[in-house]
Amino acid sequence: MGALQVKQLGTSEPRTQSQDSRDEILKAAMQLFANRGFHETSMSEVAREARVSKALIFWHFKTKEELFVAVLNRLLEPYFIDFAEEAAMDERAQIEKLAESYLSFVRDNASSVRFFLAQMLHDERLSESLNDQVLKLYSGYRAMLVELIARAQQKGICTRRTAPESAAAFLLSALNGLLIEYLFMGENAVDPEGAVAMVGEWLFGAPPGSSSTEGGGAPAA
Amino acid sequence: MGALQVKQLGTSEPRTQSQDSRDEILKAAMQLFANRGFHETSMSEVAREARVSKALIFWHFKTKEELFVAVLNRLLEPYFIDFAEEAAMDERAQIEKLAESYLSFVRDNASSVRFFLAQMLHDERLSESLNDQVLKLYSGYRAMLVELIARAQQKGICTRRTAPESAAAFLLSALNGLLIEYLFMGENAVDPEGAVAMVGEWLFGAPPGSSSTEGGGAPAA
DNA sequence: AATCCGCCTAACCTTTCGGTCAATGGCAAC
DNA sequence: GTTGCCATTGACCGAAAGGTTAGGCGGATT
Repeated sequence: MGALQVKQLGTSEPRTQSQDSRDEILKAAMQLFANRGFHETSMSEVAREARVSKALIFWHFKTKEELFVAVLNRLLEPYFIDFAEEAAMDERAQIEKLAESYLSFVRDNASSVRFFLAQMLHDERLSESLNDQVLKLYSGYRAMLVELIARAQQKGICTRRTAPESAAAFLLSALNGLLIEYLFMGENAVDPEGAVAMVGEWLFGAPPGSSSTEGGGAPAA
Repeated sequence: MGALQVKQLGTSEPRTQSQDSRDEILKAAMQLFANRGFHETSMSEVAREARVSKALIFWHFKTKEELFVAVLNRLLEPYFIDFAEEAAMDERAQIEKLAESYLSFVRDNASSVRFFLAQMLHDERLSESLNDQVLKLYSGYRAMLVELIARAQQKGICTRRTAPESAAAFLLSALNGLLIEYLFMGENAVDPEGAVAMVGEWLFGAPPGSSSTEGGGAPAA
C-alpha cells in the first residue's frame, strides 16, 4: 500500500529554472487534460494556466502529443500499487483486502481513473501505450487473484468449485462494475463493504465471523 | 426482444428531398461522431462524408451541437429494449434471460455503447440529456431485477437472503463489469453464458438442470 | 409570365488552432 | 568584456475550425 502516493516534488533538491517551469507546465496540462480531454484543451490554455508563454511549452515538448504522453506517464505513477502479500492473512482475507484496495484506489483517484477510461475508450491511437500499461496492471491483478483462489481451493477454504480463472474473471468484472457505477452514480450510491462481503460469501460461503455479532455484509437499502 | 432493431428507412414512403439529405447528413455524422467523438469531428468532414455542402448542414441544424443531439437521439433509438415478461418462465429463467439480453445487446451495439460511455465520461455538459436518458433506462432495468428477485425470494426459489436491492445492484455491477471487459478485451475474452450461469448459481444455488431439488444455497465445506 | 419558396452551394468571414522564429535577458566560462 | 549557452518571450504563420451570406436552381402558386 506504500506506492499509492504521487511523487512529491523534492523541494530540497537543487532544481534548475527549466525543471521548475517544466513542472508547472505539466501540472497545468495534467489538470486541463484530465478535466477536458486532449482535443478540447489548447496549448494556449495550458500556457495561460501555467503562467508561461506558449512558445516555452514547445521548447520543453516538441509537440502537443509529446506533452500529452508526459502527462499520461505522470498520471500513471500512483497506479503502481504495492500489493504486499501479507503472509499472516489467510486467503479469504487476502482476497477481500485485494478487492478493498482496488475499490479504495478508485475512490481516491476517481478523476484520473475517469480520465483514463474515457481516453482509452475513445482515442485509441493516441493512447496505445496507456492501453498497454493499464492492461499490464490489470492482468497482474488478475493473476494474483487466480493464484489466491486456486490456493484457497486447494486448502479447502473455498467451497466454490468454479475454475480459478473463471472465478477471478467474474470477481474482477464485479469490481469493474462497481467502478463504473461509482464513476456515474457517485460515492453515495456504492457500498464497497457490502460488495466485498458479497464476493466473499460467494466464494467462501458464510461470513468469516458469522457466529459472533459483527456488522459486515449487512444489506443496505 | 422485438425493439432491438434500428428503425429502417422506409424507402417506399414518399420522402421529400429535404428528408433525404437530412438523413444522409445524420448517417454520416453518426458514423463520424461515433468513431472519433464530438470535438474531433469537423462539420466539413461530415459534409464531405454525406456528399453535401457544409452550408446545407447548417440549414438543417442550427449549430454543430444541435446536429450532435440529433445524432444522440437517433443512436438511442435501438436502446429501448422490449423486455416482454414472458409469463411462462419462472423467475430464475426470467432473470437469466434479462442478463443475457443485456449482454447480447452490448455485443450487438458495441460501437455505440462505447461511444455513449466515452461521451458520458468525458463531456459532461454536452450530454446531460444523454446522461438522463441512459440513467432512466438503467434504473428501469434495475427495478425489474429488484422485483424479480423479490418475487423469487417470496416463492422460496431464491436461496440467497440478501436484500433484493443489494442483490440487484451487485448483479448489475457484474454485468457492467462484463460490459467494460468486453469493450476493452474484445469478444473472445468474455464468456457471457458462463457469467450468466454464475450469477444464476449465486442467486439460486445449483444449475437449473442438475437436480430438481436444491437445498441450501451455500454448501458448507 | 412572374413570383415565391424550399433546397442547395461557392465563397467568404472570424477566430483559434498547433507550431515557428528572431530576438531577448541572465549567467557562467574564458 | 566578450563569448556562448540556457531559458524565455512576443509576434507571427498557414491551416482549419464553426458559422454566415448572397445567390442559383427548380417546381408549385398566382
